[in-house]
Amino acid sequence: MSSRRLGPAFFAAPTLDVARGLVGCTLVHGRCAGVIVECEAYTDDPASHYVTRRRQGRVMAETHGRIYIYRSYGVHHCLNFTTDQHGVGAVLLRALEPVQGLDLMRRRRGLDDPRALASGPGKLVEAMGISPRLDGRAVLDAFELLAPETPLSVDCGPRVGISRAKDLPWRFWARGSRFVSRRS
DNA sequence: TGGCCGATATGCT
DNA sequence: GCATATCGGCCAA
Repeated sequence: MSSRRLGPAFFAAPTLDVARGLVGCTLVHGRCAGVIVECEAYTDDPASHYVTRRRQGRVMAETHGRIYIYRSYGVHHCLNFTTDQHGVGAVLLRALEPVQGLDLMRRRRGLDDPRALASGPGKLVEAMGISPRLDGRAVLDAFELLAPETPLSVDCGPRVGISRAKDLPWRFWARGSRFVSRRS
């Protein structure tokens, strides 16, 4: 059990490796947990906050293994983990398959369907009860991350909702999962 | 200091 | 599939 637990060194790796490696891991926060079924990698590409939000995005270059939370479209918050000890990077968590604390997630989201609880970056933050105040903290201070028990197939494709660098296949998801924010 | 622009979610057609 | 609410971050002036 504890052998599945990821350590801080996990985040030191290149961003694409971290992103791919996060798919299938279980994210634990408080009484709730979910399997990460979708995430996206950002580095110093034109769609990255390292470029478009220079001040906020600096954390992508200066840290790894830290929480980066930003506000999106006024009302939603999105959760990232910074990566790559030698370079610029962060991974945006986009969807979870809820596995623990479903009732609490339902209450927070105000709906029942498990597939709608955390199938989007803003949704998962709300469902898991993740506070924006966690911004800047060490990932493993606020979360527990458990590696998958069995290997799984990970697919990749273009990232969602961006207008620049649309061609980069830096979105990663668990093959066949019905809990992703959208189907390829 | 003003104006533009989203790494979105939701509801309606 | 499409419109739109909503507001912080950013940069030009």
